[in-house]
Amino acid sequence: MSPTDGPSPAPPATRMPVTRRPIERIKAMIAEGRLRPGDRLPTERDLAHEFEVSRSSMREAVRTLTTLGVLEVRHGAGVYVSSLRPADLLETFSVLAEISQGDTLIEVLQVRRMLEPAATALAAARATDAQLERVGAILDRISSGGGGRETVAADLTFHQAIVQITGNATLAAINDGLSSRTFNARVWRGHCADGQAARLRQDHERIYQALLARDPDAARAAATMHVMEVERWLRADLESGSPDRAEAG
Amino acid sequence: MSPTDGPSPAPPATRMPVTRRPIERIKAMIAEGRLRPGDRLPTERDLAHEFEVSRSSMREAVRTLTTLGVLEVRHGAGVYVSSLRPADLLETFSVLAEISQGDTLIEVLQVRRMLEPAATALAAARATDAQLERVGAILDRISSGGGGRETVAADLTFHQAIVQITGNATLAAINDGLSSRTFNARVWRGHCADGQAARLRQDHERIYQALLARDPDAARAAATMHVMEVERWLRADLESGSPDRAEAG
DNA sequence: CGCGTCGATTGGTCTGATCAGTTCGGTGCT
DNA sequence: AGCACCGAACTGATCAGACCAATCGACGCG
Repeated sequence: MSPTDGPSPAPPATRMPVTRRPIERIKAMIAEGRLRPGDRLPTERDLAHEFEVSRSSMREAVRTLTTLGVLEVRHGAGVYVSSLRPADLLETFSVLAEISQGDTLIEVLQVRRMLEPAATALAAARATDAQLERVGAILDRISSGGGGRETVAADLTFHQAIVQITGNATLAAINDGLSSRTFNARVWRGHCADGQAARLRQDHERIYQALLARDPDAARAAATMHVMEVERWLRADLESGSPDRAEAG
Repeated sequence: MSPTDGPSPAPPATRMPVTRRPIERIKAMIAEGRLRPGDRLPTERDLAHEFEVSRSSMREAVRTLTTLGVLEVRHGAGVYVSSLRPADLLETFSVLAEISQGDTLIEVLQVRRMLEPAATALAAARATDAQLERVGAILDRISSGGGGRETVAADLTFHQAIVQITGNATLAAINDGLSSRTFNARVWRGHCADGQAARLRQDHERIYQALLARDPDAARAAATMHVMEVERWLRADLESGSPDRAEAG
């Protein structure tokens, strides 16, 4: 409002776009705890008036914060602060695996090679019987799938379930983002074509056995082997085949 | 509009919001390689006409894709496909460290505990003399800073430079996202208050020595120790102090 | 008391105008 | 000819106001 508005007295800021002001203000209010998860914000019209911008600009600000996973809009009901859980804030992550090609996919796998072994080891140390049972059930679903999209989905679920056991939601969200559906679909198709589906199945079995034994070292090793196997295949695929193709549906 | 508009003509898709169509179409075009990094898109007005939406909706779509790091807008010049490098696509990541509180901060550090040791080990194996020299220079800047915001910035740069040596841009982008300025500022304030700045300095020195020796194992161990030290302090801070406070600029 | 209807609230979309940077070609001076 | 300057055309940024669509709650009927 007044020129003495800010805690930062010097507003030397290069005149920022109008739309950005509401974004920063709202983000700050959340960071400071003045807005808490689930809180309802004023209507877009009121917000626009409060921040002295048009409704269009306010809408763009809200949309930005929605994309970032900070806000949540319900048509006809209002704008709310999201749960602010990592899964919300990291949803945007998936675009990386969604549109990345070539080298970046290799990089993604290298990161997974750092995360999944550590996560699997942690899971081995913490897993409850019920959690292990669930993982086992998913494993069955992979085998019985026969290579279709169900198998791909089950494969994803398998790894997600393991990471979830660690109890670290941030880790789980990051790992989810690094594993996209289309990405895994390519790997499975490649393996099936090469007749190496058995190899993947063996990897999964080893990981599962390590979890059952609650052996972190074995779990780490098994997970490392698995990711490396996928990475090895992807490298071969990128060299030989078309690096830009993506699978539909 | 017309009565034949239809409950669902053929596409089973649950009628998606109008704004979403351009988003998905453009994302698909990029994933398929029909739009490449740096390509210029038609004007917002033309795009709106092409996708049969109003310009407002088209703008919201563009803004969403901009927030995701897929597009880039230059006022007066046009809309362009971003470089699609991981650093672009993962920029949104920082909001996590920016507004997370309490438990999530611990989770973030746990993830860093998985990534930084592996990254530092990799860096030790790959670093060139020039890269090591740069890291050494940054280290000097931390020591000479005296605990001010310059020191904090140098601390961040130190870790970023190391991760950058791995050559994995995706890893670097993720790690950047997990290390926020305000977060590190809190840690430094805490350590200075406790008179333990020397401890951090020692950690950094150890990491640097391991890199110089090109010893991956030592680098991994040193990095692990460092992150654990930070985690230890954070845990104490969260228990004793106010868990929601954030430092300004 | 239960439930459906209808109206007020609120986000979603559209239209068209105007403001603000960018780009590029023309103009005129040297 | 070469170069600096300037302005018109282009393009995104912002605004204003209207109307559509989903939601929620109060009112009234059975």
